[in-house]
Amino acid sequence: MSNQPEVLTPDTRTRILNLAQQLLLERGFNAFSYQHIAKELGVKSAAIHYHYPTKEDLGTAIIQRQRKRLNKWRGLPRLTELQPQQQLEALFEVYLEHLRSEQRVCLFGSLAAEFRTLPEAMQQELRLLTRELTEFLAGVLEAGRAAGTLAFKGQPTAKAAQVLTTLAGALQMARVHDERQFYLIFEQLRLELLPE
Amino acid sequence: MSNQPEVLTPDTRTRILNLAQQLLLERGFNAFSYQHIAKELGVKSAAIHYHYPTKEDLGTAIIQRQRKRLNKWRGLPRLTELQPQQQLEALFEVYLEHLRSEQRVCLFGSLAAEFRTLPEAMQQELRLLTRELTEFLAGVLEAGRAAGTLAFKGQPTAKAAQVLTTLAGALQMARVHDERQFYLIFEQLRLELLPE
DNA sequence: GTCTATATCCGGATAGAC
DNA sequence: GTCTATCCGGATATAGAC
Repeated sequence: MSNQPEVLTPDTRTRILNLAQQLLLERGFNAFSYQHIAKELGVKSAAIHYHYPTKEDLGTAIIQRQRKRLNKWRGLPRLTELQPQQQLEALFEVYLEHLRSEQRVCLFGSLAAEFRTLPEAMQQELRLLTRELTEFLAGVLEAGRAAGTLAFKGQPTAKAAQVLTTLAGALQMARVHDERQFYLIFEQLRLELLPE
Repeated sequence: MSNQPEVLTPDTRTRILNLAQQLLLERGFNAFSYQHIAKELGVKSAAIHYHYPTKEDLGTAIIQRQRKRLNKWRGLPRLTELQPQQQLEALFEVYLEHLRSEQRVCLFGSLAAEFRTLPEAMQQELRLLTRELTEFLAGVLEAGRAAGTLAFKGQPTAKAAQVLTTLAGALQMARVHDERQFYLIFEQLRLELLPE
């Protein structure tokens, strides 16, 4: 789930997508514009429309790319060979990276509030993304509990949904207050899941 | 923390505030307009500007009112006389009402994503609101653990922050998926806090 | 306190030249 | 692929009549 498969100077199309995602996570979908992207990129907004005709196309592409990254990432041998609690740590690391970059919010946390104002295609993609992520985490939790290295009550699916919404909410808290608030919640999560 | 202190036909100023809050929770701050309120209210948008000159005024008033409601509510004898775990249930009830109304999101969950695009005054008020709410819940949790009726590890403040972000996130989940997702998370929370 | 009318600006989007 | 130029709609906000 790294953020730049391209190492240096990606093509315009990709640079647009990168910047759009950054703006989306910083300001929300309704509060960023083609002009913002154009200005930062040093081109005119008509050029953006050439690559992504409508804002719906652009928004949908952002979520789709994230889904692809997730599904590639979760199949990587480097990940699947890890123990469940290490896989969980690897997932945590993704959220910590969100926090460290000035974005401080995940896609779900950015789009959920405005959800009803989003184009249908974006709503669909976001539903798929969260479903896939929950599914993945539920598997990790279940395996971890079976191995005795993770502890929680109830069903893996319920716990996975709870953990993910907590992480999304914690990033939002960091944005409203500061990093400390995130770590407070984050450490509480770990305290409960990784006993010893 | 009831939502209509006025029983019937509140004055225009209040009806504007009610409607604006509803729209804010449904669409987010950047995606609702004076025209939306005006149309639904059967007046012209200039009339809204008479009561709330700028959108910043309007948004700030919404959060301030919610803070007043919270602080009045948490001082009510009807609440303070309850046992801690009943106070917690009363708080849960507020979120369940959010879910039942078609709003399905709390103020924090609605504003956090767009936070950096909000006027300064609104940011301040939202920080105060979440601080006061966390403070209140931390007290309830601490008392409940002392009484042996609530169970959790770690510090009350950390647990309070975690519970609140989880509830906010769970409402967002309900919006993106459906009610079932909320209840899944909600019951997981209760399972962990209210053991027996 | 609400109206009409209007100013101003910015957003998404398209046409056609280069 | 990117530009200039332009259309259109919608948003916040104000002035002044009633």
